[in-house]
Order: sequence, then C-alpha cells, then structure tokens
Amino acid sequence: MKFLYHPDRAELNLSTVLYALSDPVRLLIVSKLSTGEERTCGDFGLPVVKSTVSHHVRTLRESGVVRVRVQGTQRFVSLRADDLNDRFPGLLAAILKAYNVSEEKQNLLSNGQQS
Amino acid sequence: MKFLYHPDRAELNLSTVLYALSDPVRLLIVSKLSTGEERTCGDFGLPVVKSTVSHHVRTLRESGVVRVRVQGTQRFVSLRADDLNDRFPGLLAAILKAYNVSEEKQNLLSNGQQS
DNA sequence: TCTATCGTTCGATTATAATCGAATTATAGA
DNA sequence: TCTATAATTCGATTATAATCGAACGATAGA
Repeated sequence: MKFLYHPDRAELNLSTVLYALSDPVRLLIVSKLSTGEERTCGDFGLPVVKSTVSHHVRTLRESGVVRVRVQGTQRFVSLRADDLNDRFPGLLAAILKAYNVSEEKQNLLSNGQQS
Repeated sequence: MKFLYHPDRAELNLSTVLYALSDPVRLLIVSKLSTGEERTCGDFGLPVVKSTVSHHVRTLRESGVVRVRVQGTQRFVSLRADDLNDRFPGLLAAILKAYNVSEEKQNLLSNGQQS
C-alpha cells in the first residue's frame, strides 16, 4: 500500500499553490470539487487520458490543494478548503468565483468531453 | 521605439494570471508594487541579474498583472490593481495578504540583497 | 558627438512539466 | 484463483521557462 504525501496546513506555500492552480485542467478539477463533495479520479470527465489525470491530481495533492483518500481500487479526492482558508483567507473563493464567470471551463471542454 | 503589449481588461485570463503570480521573484515584484506606486525595473532590489528582471517584468506585463510605461531610458512599472479587481474581485488582495504573512519574501531575500 | 545609464534581446544551459500509451500494481468480486 | 476495474508508474516526446552573460539599442545629458 502506497503512502500518499500531503503537506501539513502550516507547510502550504503560496507560490506552489498558485502554480498548482494555474493549469486549466487542474482548475477544472478544483472547480468540480468546489461543491465540497468527494470525487474519484475517473469521475472528473476531463479531456485527457487517465495517466494525465493521475499526474494532475498528484500535483494538486502535493501542493496541498486536495486530499486523496484510498478506498479499494478508488481514490477519493476532495478540496482542502479549510486548510487553504486558514492559510490564505479568501484566496480559494476569489479563484473559484473568477473561474466561474470566465469562459475557461468552456474553452477546455469544447474540445473534450462533457461534464 | 518599441510597442509594449498589454492585454485589455476583458482579455485577462485566470490561469495566465495565476501562473504569472506563481513565481517567487514575480510575487516579490508584485508585493513591492502593492503600495500603488510606480517603480523602475532597476528599483526592485531583486536577487537576480537585470536580464532576468526584464524577463519577469515582461511575463507580468503580458499576463496583464502590471503596466509598463516608458520614460526616457526607464520603464515605470505599476500594478493593474483596478483591472484585476474588476475581473477577479478579491484575488489580488487575498494573494498579497497571504504573501505578507508568509515567509516567502524572507526566503528569497536571505540569499540575495535587501529591500 | 560622446558617454553613461537603463533596459531589452539573444544564445546557451538547465530544469521542469504536460501529455500520451504501454506496462504495472492493487483491490474487489465472481 | 481468475478477472475486471481503478489508478499509478514508466519511458518518451515535446514544450516551456528560469537563469545568466554578452551584445545591443535607446535616450539623456555633458
């Protein structure tokens, strides 16, 4: 069984988090997690193959943006909203709000698959 | 005389802006501009050579984070706070606040020069 | 016109990362 | 034990970018 590294709340680094959130695919993942519910890796409906999804989820996890929980053959991914809010108050909300009014999601999905 | 490209307010792109802000040197530049005053490129006191400063200022300009104004042999750089606030309300403030309470500035400057 | 200053550009190096497909691992369930 | 499923890892490719030093360009001022 693999150990999945997650940085502690106090170790969250601003540039690292901003970098993790600066990729369109990863922004889409975070947007889909913003309801607060968990999703499995296969459940994101992303326009990239599964090994690429795995790479992006790992980047988000190692930066501290998401938490990954193993159950059986699946990984349940959730937003670390509380930790992010503690360290960077208002940041996640501002990014999600900006993302939702932008057309970035549409740009990404118009060449890929749907919700 | 060179024409300096600046994206319009409406063209600001979230992932591009986040990427521009995900570099420690560029975060330091933005932090120093956050008083609202202009600075020249040579005036940032960064721990990198001037060609690297030029590269970072260009990245910030082309992403829409800063405006660059030419006067004589100098470039006056300022934050596009109004444009960023219009498109991404709260984002800049959250990032600056997070940056100021972090130790990233210290990390960067401890190996370089001061203020 | 000469020179110093400010900044950009260029070329090179090095590092990082986004992406894919194939192979692999781990687990649940028949 | 066998098989299907979920996801990771690996290797390769391609692209991007951070950094430096050297050369260049533009301008102000002597």
